[in-house]
Amino acid sequence: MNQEDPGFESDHNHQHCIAQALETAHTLCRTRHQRLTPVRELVLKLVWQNHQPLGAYELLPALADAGFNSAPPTVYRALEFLQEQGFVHRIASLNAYVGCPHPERPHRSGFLICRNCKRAVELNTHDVHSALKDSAATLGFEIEQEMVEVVGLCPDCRTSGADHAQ
Amino acid sequence: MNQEDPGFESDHNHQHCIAQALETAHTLCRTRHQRLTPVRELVLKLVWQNHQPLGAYELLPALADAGFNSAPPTVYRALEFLQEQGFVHRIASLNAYVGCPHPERPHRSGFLICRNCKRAVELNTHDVHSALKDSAATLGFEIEQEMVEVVGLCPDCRTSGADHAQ
DNA sequence: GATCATTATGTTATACTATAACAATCACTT
DNA sequence: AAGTGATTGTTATAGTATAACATAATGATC
Repeated sequence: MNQEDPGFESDHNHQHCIAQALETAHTLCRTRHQRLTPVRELVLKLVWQNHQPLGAYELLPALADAGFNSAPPTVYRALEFLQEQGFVHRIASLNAYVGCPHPERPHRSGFLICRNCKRAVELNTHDVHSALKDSAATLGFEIEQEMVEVVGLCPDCRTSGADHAQ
Repeated sequence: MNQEDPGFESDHNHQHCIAQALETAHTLCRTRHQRLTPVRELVLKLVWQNHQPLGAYELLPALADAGFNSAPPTVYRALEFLQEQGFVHRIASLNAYVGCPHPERPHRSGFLICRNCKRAVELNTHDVHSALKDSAATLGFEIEQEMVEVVGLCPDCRTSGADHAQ
C-alpha cells in the first residue's frame, strides 16, 4: 500500500504522512472492531506531527488545549492502545513514541535515530532478524520480541556539518 | 582471555565470573589511569551478583549496608563510570544494568533477555551488526551506537514448562 | 610536607517517566 | 430503558534519573 517509505528525506510531504496514518488507523480500527476515539486519534495525530519521537509528557499540553483531561493516564492509555494496534512504537532508549508507517501487519521494529536532528526512521529488519534468529537458535533461546535502536547521524546532519563529536 | 562465555547454562561457577570481572576491571583501570574506587568496585560487584540485570535503586540498600551514602546520585555516578569503562551495560528496555564479560575492548552490545527467569546474556552481534550496517548504508546513515535487546525464553525456562503465555 | 587543582563523594532537592485505584461517563446490546 | 463493558476523569503515588552545591579525598607541583 504505502510504497514510498520516507527515509531521512527532509522534504517529503509530511501532511501526506499524517493523513495517511490517520486514514489507515481508522480503516484498521473498523475492521478490527476497535474504537479510534477522539483522544486516541488526537494522540496519534500528535505523534505523527513530525518524525521525531515524542515523550508522553510532551503530548499533554496539546491534549489540554483540545479540551481533554491532561493527566498522564490519559495519554498513556491512548499510547498503550495505539501500540497494541501497531499504530505507534515506543523507543525504549528515548522513552519516546513515534508513528508507525506500517501498522497493517505486526512486525519487528528497528530504528535509526539521528542524535542531532532527533528524527527516527524505521528500518527493514529482515536481515537483522535473520542474524538474531541464528544467534538465538545457537543458544537455544526462543525469541518473542526484538528491540533494535541505532543511534548515529542521518545523511542530512552528516552533510550539514553537524557531525562534530557528540 | 575469557574463552568460556557463560550462555544460559545455569550451573556455571559464578564466583569465577565475579572474581574475573573484578580483576579485569582493576587491571584495565590501572592501565587506563582510572580509579576503581571502593564504591565503584562495590557497585560492579553487586551488578555481577547474578546474570539478572539490576535496577539502580536495587543497589542502594547494599550500598547503605556497606556504609556508603545511599542516595541515588552515588549509584548513578558509579554506574556511569562503569559504563564508560565498558564494565557494565545498561539495558534500556528494563532500566537495568548488567555486567559486561568483555570490557577489554569496546563493542556493540546485544542481549537475549529471558522474560521468565530475567537472566540476560550478551550475544555476539557480529552478523547483526553487518545487517544493520548494510541497512544504514543504504539510507546514508552513520552508525555510532547500537542497542539490540531481545526478549523471549531461555533454554532452561523453555524446557521447564515456563513457556506459557507472557 | 604544604599548596593547589582535579576528581570523587555527600547531600538535598527536584525533574522526568509511568502506573494504581477508584469514580464517572459513554456506547452498545438487549 | 436498563444493564454491561469499555473508556475517560481524577487523585495519588511509584519508579527512574539528574541538577546543584558542599565537602572530602587524591595526585601533582613546589
